[in-house]
Amino acid sequence: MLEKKYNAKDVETKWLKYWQDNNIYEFTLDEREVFSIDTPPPYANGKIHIGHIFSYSQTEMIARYKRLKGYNVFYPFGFDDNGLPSERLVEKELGKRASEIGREEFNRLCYETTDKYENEYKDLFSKMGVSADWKLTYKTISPQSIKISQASFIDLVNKKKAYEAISPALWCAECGTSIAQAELETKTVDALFNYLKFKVKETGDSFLIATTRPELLPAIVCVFVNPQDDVNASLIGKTALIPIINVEVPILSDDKVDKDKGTGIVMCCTFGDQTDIEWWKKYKLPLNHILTSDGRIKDEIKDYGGLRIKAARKKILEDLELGGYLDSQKPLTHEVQVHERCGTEVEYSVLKQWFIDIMNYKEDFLKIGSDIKWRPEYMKTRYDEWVNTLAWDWCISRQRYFGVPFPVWYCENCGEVILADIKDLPVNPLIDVPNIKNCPNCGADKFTPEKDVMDTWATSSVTPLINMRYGDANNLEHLLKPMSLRTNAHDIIRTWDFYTIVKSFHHFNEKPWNDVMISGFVMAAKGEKISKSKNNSKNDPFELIKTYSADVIRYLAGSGRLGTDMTYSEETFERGKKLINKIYNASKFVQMHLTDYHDQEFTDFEFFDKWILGLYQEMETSFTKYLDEYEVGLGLNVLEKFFWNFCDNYLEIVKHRLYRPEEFGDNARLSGQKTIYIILYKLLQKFSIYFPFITEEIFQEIYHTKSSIHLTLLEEINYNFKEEITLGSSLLEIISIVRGAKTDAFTSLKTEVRNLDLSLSPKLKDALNKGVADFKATLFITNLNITEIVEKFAVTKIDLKIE
RNA sequence: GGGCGAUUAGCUCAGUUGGUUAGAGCACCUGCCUUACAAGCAGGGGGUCGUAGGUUCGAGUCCUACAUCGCCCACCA
Repeated sequence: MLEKKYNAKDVETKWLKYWQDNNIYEFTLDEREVFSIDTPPPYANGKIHIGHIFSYSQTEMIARYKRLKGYNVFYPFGFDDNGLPSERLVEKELGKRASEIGREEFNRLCYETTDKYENEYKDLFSKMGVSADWKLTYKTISPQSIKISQASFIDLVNKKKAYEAISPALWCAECGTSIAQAELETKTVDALFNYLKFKVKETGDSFLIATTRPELLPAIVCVFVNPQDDVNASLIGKTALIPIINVEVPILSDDKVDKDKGTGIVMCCTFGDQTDIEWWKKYKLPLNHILTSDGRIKDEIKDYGGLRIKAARKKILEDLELGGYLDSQKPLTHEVQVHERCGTEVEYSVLKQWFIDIMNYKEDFLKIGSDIKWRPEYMKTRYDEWVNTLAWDWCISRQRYFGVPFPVWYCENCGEVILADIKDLPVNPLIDVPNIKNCPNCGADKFTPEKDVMDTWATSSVTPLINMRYGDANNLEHLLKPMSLRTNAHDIIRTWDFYTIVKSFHHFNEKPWNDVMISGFVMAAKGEKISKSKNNSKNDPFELIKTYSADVIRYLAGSGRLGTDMTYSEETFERGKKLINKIYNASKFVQMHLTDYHDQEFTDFEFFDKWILGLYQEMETSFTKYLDEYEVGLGLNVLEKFFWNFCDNYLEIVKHRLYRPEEFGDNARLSGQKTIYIILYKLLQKFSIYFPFITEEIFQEIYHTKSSIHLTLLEEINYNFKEEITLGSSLLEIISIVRGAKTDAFTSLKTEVRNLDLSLSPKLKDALNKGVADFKATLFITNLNITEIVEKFAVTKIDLKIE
């Protein structure tokens, strides 16, 4: 029998071990249809908080739902560990830079650190009841993942979808690496608009240019004016004399210049922003790059060489002022692009890097996006918008250490790219050598390795390939191409979702998954993200599990709407706690009345049994509809609502005949037993999606028809009790009125009703006659007098026996 | 500046093809130890559904405009 009080801690530990020992969630190939989930591999970089649990639990619930629906669920868990976030974590923990530690030792430390955090994450997710098959766990830095990432790269090179180029790229001087557009964030900063005086060589006139970046003056290559600009158009074609550095540059015209911004005249440097790059390409301007990789002015620049960007800005402003070139300054608040990992304002560098061609395939990406079912649907708009606004090919080179190495060497003589052989993967070009002796182009026999590593997204975008064991003899391509479902929060649509689509398109010309499910965030307070820097993650997840139990924490995840952020609240936990307690108590009650019951065919239901079965069926229909749309929260909503009605009304009605068959008859009791047997079983199954622990405990105690409730199958009931639902609900209204009268009289609900006079419609009268024994018992009625009316019903007299 | 979402009770949120008195939990008030549960039960107060128009026999739900908040993107000379 179930214990009097539910002990979540012991029960959760017990079943966790049971599931592990019995491989309950193991994925083995059989005749069932596969439902595969491309689970986001969390970045195990120490910032574990309740937000992680939220989104992963929602995914987890889908895995459970699909399992109960009879699918063979492929649900792996992975960890994303390579790349800049891990490196920065290690640098922070050590208080040293990677360059000071040395490549090999630094990588070793990265492995060690990510291992540590991954184990912690795995422990947490296990405790939360995540039903992944942990045997399928992968790491994006494992040899197998490196092999697949490299194979993916080689495939793209061979298909001419990846190329190397010396090209301007976004550059983070803090991290010392180029970065991708997707890694940018915007930040509002206060700056100064400096109005600088320039001279026109031909006429000797002067004009003003407003700039926030005067330190880029030495990088100036020309000046632009809008041809429609009545005031300044006369400058076009002339030559500008640059103050301080005394060089001459042409004054050109371009429509992109905004007449109304600043003075309407722009200096074009290589490079201050993206428009500069556009113009540089469009007008084939000279390259005059003055920044070093660590954010200084190059040594060869007179007067400013060696200075950091901000120091150079200060100095050049002083010099400009001294020389009388600084006309005025205006404060300006504007948005700048910063690197999301460190918050540093981005610069531009010009390096040889590897790119993946995305600019030529925007239409294809949009088309694939349309073939995918996005949930919620409006999240597709974000994807479309992102694709439409792409401005760069995807730069995947990172001048860092802890990442997937490019399987590439270059001929020292002619620069020819030498790719590794697929069969040799994974390779580390710094250690391994190419398997050809001579350069196929020039015959030279000396090669230099590529030192850069790949962008973290270049490797996490191959998670479907990792899952299907791309390139292996025993691969699962036939099952996982495409995968059924991708899940993640809305922040990485533009990165993880987009890049995965890019890879899938380039490799297979196919979508990577059928459906995408986008969850929201847990916010610390209204409109405030949980972040480690703000230290506003209220509670450590491990502590929360100890305080409330995993089932209760999962209730929070089960309460959200897809794609919608929710605010963290203790109240939600309290509510979950109550629900779980109620499930336990109701189950205790049911178990008590089923000790002599063996499940059997039964159709001769009592009126109120038909009523609750009808209501259950209605709930089941909408529950299924929600879950099929991945709306786990809305599903729980209707489930919970039904459950409280089942407890507070139905169980209160049926208990009398369950206790006293001698008064009500054996058939009436059997009808009640069958009803509570069916409904509790089916409720437990549905609740097991959200609360895997307590439902297992109860299932094993009362039903144990399988080795685990999580291996049972959801089967929908199919009765036709529509009329009973309507009539029963009216009778419940009458019950509520009579209960209210008792409450108003300050008396117990057990108080006898000596006389109850009701006026009922013929249909309702008929219904009440069918359930009259239950009705009278529930309200403790001695005499019931019914008259017929045309309207639905009226309670005409309640005569309470009050001592 | 463009796009998307939100705006319903004091608070947190449901309300899926437009349909009778708009729901739940928390909080508040009043009762009740009722053979599952006092971590409970019964009942109650509290809402011009952001504003203004429109479509309709009928609008929280559809349309238009506006406001406020949030997010994504762009602007960054």
